[in-house]
Amino acid sequence: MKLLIVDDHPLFLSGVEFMLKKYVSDVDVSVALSAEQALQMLEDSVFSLLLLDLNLPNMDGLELLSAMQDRHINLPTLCMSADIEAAVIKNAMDRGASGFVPKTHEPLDMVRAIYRVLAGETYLPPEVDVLASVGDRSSDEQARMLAHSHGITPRQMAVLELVATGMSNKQIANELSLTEYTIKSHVRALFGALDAGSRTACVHRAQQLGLLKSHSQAS
Amino acid sequence: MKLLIVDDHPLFLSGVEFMLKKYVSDVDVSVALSAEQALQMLEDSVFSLLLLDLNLPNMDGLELLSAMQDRHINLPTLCMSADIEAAVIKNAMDRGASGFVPKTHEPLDMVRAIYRVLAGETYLPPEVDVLASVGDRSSDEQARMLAHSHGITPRQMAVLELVATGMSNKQIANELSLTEYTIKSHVRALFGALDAGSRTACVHRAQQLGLLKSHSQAS
DNA sequence: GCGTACTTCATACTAAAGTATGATGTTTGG
DNA sequence: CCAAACATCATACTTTAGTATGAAGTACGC
Repeated sequence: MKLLIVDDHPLFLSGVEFMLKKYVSDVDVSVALSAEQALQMLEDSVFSLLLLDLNLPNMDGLELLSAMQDRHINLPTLCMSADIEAAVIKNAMDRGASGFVPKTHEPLDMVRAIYRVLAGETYLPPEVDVLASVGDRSSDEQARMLAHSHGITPRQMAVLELVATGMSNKQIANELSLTEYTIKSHVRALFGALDAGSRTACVHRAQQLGLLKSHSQAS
Repeated sequence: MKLLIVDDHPLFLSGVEFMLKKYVSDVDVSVALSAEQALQMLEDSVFSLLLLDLNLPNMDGLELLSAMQDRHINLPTLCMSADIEAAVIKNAMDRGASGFVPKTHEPLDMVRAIYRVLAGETYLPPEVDVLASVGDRSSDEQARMLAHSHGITPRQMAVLELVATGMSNKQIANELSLTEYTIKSHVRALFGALDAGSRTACVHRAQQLGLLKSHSQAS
């Protein structure tokens, strides 16, 4: 598991790193001390999880989240902060974060949060009641927004899901009561949106971006 | 997340169910009181995780694991038992289990174990030193054995992995320094082994069977 | 109302994938 | 040592996928 931690506090950074290496197997931990540095690293290589402190010097964590969205860098992101303000947490979730852990919590909570986020779920501390406003959005609208951020329309998403099951254009056309031409049209649009050159590459890319539920994920 | 718990002890069963619903979001818990019943349920519907007590009346947990292998039912399986015998745990792991939690451990350990297993990793209690004998096998030989059980050869597996990334036959041929004819030959063999009619269906099937690491899994 | 985005359908063509079949080395287990 | 499984390459053919382009109807916001 390739992981990037962003925090301007070196002591906390090494603490988290140590804890992770102790409780999680196969971790490859990279660190960034600023949002700018993190953004650079996210563009250069591929990570499977981002641990982000929201209180950073210049550009703060929330801005980094937005910057990632602009650049279509999609990644399960777990935010951290010392203070628990519902507004900030909600803000972070709205900008695409997958979860939040207060820095004050015990280490194992973070491990738990990491695994939940990796599994495609969200994690929020129990004492926060943002749940009501964010929880509803979780599976449906969240997916729609994520897709939208890549320029994928609802109809294209429906086609993509069927493509991912291995169906041919003709089968999909039949399933959706459309013509094969229409399916080709949507598939082609998906190729453009996901920068793919074949349906298999398209599905692979979509899975990487978290657009598709993969088999072992929660449903 | 659709989950099946197998245990002959109703009290323990409901305890686990309650704990799961408390700590894990979106759980759909099914229960089975015997291995026979569990096997039936596994054949009837699709689960994303199996929680298996190893001490069952007639057919015991280990036998169920073997029965699942015979029927090509592949599922992340977390075993539980009251006593921690290294031999039993190793036996279970050899039969395809993904992890083990002692029943005596605190609830949160089980939650942690579940998320690790869902993420494609293994979970073993710290006090067990089966790690040495099982840890090595984890990613390499385990995958090879699983593939073999579906009649897939190592070479075919290598091709499958590249197919899953979206590469064309020609690209794969180039990558492996072979001709396109050879790749077609392997791909065709994979179709037969996985009962698929197209490369996309083939990849989808392989992911279902756990033959391929999906995007969010540990690497 | 009018542009903009979405959906649908269409033609015509090229490239790639998939099917069928078979031949020839190379390992490997009994 | 020899059969059996694996891996490689090959020809010839059919089907599907992918490319390019455009048109027409629907829906929605300003």
